[in-house]
Amino acid sequence: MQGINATGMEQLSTVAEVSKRTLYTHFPSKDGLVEAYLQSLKDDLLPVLPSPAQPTPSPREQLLAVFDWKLPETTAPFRGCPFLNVSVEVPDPGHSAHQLAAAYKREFARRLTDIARQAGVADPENLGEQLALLFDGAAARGTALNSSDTGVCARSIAESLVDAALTDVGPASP
Amino acid sequence: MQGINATGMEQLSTVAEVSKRTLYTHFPSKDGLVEAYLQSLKDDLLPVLPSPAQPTPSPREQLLAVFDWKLPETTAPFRGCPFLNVSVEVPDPGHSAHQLAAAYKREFARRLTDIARQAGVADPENLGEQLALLFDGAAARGTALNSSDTGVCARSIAESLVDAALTDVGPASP
DNA sequence: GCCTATGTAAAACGATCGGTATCCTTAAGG
DNA sequence: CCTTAAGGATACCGATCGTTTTACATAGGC
Repeated sequence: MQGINATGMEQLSTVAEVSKRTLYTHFPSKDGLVEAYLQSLKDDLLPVLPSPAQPTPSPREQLLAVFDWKLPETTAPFRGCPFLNVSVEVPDPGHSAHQLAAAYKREFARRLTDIARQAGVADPENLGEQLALLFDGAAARGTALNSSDTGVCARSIAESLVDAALTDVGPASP
Repeated sequence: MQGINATGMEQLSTVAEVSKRTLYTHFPSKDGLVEAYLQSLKDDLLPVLPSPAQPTPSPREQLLAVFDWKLPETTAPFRGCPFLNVSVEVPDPGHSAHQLAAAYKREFARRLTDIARQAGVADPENLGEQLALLFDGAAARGTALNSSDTGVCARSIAESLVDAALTDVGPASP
């Protein structure tokens, strides 16, 4: 990726192997296409809430999993979180793409909060927000430094926060 | 601010009350102007290292001060850290503006590391990197959510990290 | 008074981009 | 075979942007 503003419709139609005309029959405008793209990303990237009928890992693993990034083995520079990037590339808070990014970030924290709450953490909102902030820090710093190593730094902090919150509950909660 | 890409030279010359021609006699290009702007920001925003001949606050205060943001009382939306924004708006890792932002971010962490080292922290590099990551998280998340409240969340995490690192040293170190 | 230098205002240029229209090929259905 | 609908390639349009150039104003040195 190279940023939204630097990506033209011409280029998109080329790599999609679709004419620009067909592109504009499927999407009303570039803004609409960006929104659809972000919506699809949303479903792919949001942390999955624990489902009752699944081999669920421990809450600790669930909360820390967001810091284990599986990178595509490309030569492209590391670009962090697409939603953070959108909120920078589209500064207008009233723009739909910016609002969509904000909604994603809120939902992201909410899911972490839900996992924490189900695990019996005392202040799940606080832990969820803290972990989300750590994630965003790792993503943003990774973008600036062109490195994904920031994830392990964030994870180490997250481990101490999660462990502290979970030991307050007691290792064997009802 | 509204982002680098969205700010034209026309607008700059207008608010600077200077003709576009004079602008181009002082700066070789828009890239050059952006570089100069970032350089000036660098000197203003980097955490100040403790100087021997100053009424120095405690190391704890110094390390946590970066999370106390003094906001101009404008109606403009909160835009986080300009250097993080640049690294997103100029995705090319080879571009001078991108590299300047990366250099700032490294220097930022290095200064925190220096303060931690002078305070006798066991692993100052780790603490400096952790605090820098927290700062970037607060800035990035603040940009996405259009709020500066993320600073207090980051500061609370930072307090626990700093306090843990300083109590390992012992409250009364030699 | 005149020359030069410097700056302003504004036009103009080339490039790029989002978006639309035009022309052509292709393939299915009768 | 003919019609028709859909899509591909591409030219085009208007706008914007970075940059340069042109024309004009102003002020100091001789």
